[in-house]
Amino acid sequence: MTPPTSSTDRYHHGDLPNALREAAVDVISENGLGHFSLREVARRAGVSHTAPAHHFGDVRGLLTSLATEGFDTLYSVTNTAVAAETEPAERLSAMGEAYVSLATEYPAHCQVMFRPDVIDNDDECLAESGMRAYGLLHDVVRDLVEAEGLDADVDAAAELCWATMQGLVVLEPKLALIDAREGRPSLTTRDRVRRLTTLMLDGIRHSAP
Amino acid sequence: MTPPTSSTDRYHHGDLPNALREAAVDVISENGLGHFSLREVARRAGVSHTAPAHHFGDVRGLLTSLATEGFDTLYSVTNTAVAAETEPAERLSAMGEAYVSLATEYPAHCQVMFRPDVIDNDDECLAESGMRAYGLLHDVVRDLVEAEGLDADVDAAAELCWATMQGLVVLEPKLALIDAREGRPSLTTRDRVRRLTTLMLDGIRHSAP
DNA sequence: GATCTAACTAGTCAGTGTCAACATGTGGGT
DNA sequence: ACCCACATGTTGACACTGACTAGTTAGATC
Repeated sequence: MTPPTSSTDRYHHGDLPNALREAAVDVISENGLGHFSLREVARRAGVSHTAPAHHFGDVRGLLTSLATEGFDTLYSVTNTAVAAETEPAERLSAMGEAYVSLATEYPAHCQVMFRPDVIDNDDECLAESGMRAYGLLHDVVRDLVEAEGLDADVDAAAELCWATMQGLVVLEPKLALIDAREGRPSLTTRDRVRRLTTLMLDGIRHSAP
Repeated sequence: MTPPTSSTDRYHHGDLPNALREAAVDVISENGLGHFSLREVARRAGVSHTAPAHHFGDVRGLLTSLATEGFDTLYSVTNTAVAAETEPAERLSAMGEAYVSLATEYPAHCQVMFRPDVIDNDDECLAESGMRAYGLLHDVVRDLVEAEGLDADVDAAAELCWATMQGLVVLEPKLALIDAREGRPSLTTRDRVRRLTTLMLDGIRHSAP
């Protein structure tokens, strides 16, 4: 049994994998993925520097687990965003906003999800979580195309949505910097998402087959 | 004077900064940015492990220099791509293809360019090179909007182009993996670029003000 | 030709990831 | 109730890393 003691002063932690993931998120958020340290993670979780190995193998295993968690929450937030709307186009817009919100709320996860050099791309759990998240996007785009009787290629349209939002996430700092250098007030991320979503939708709606 | 001796066995290298950048590119290409090592770079350039510091300060300085070089070549390749076309829409398409080609030909540079955690974002040279590259895109989009008498917002349209192509670059490995898992043959990167460019152009052309 | 300085080296330090060897409890079978 | 296998943790060691200080070399300037 695990009594409600603080679970940090015990020899067996109780839920070390989660504690390590949380600590890893903190480290990445503070130092950036470029200055990630497994020992620092262990330190913050209050365990020895080799404890993580028993759960994740090596640092790549821990980051892969983080990436999987990222795709899972991506599926989760986009799914609830989609459920809140009925109109297909509105669903797609809501999905885009949810995607970008995720990137600002969980930056550490999102830094890891698309970094094939630091995660295990052959990991089965990772692939499944990723596929499920993408599958949802694909479904929503398909619904839109069918509902409005469009000629757009569903695969291409889904790719466009994903690529654009992902690009926005990566480029956001640079775009803000450009606005600053050109002397104009910087748009909020939300406004950028809306602008791009509108343009994207126009493209999908008017695409020839 | 620097006679045509092999310049590697001399005490003074001759052009160490460039040699270090090239070695850094090799290391990143082979190991990924996540397993970058300044000492390894110095080793490949045939100098001691502290030599890079005299030219770049620290590892961040070297990577910042690499990012700047990346934006410079981005400007260069997009500029020649644009010059080869006359039609504004064709220019924009050519630019997109050049952008993605750059990412496949110079992956190391492109990995660094949008990683604010490992470069010095306040570096003036970096900012200037980035602005010049973006300025070219902005000009091409403006020409398109003016030439075709469109209502599209130039800033938004340029952002869409950049974000989509950048997203495609980042997502490419995942997209190929998805195709593989769904059993269909994977598209070439070039084909993906064409598909997305077509969709984007449709969006820009049919956008309301 | 003396000297000044940029370019480079050598040695050191704390910190890192991973491995091997050892310690600790938890749970299952008898 | 006991015992033991094994998951979970620890300590120590190793080669490696980035950065610092101090010293060396050679090209440029006067």
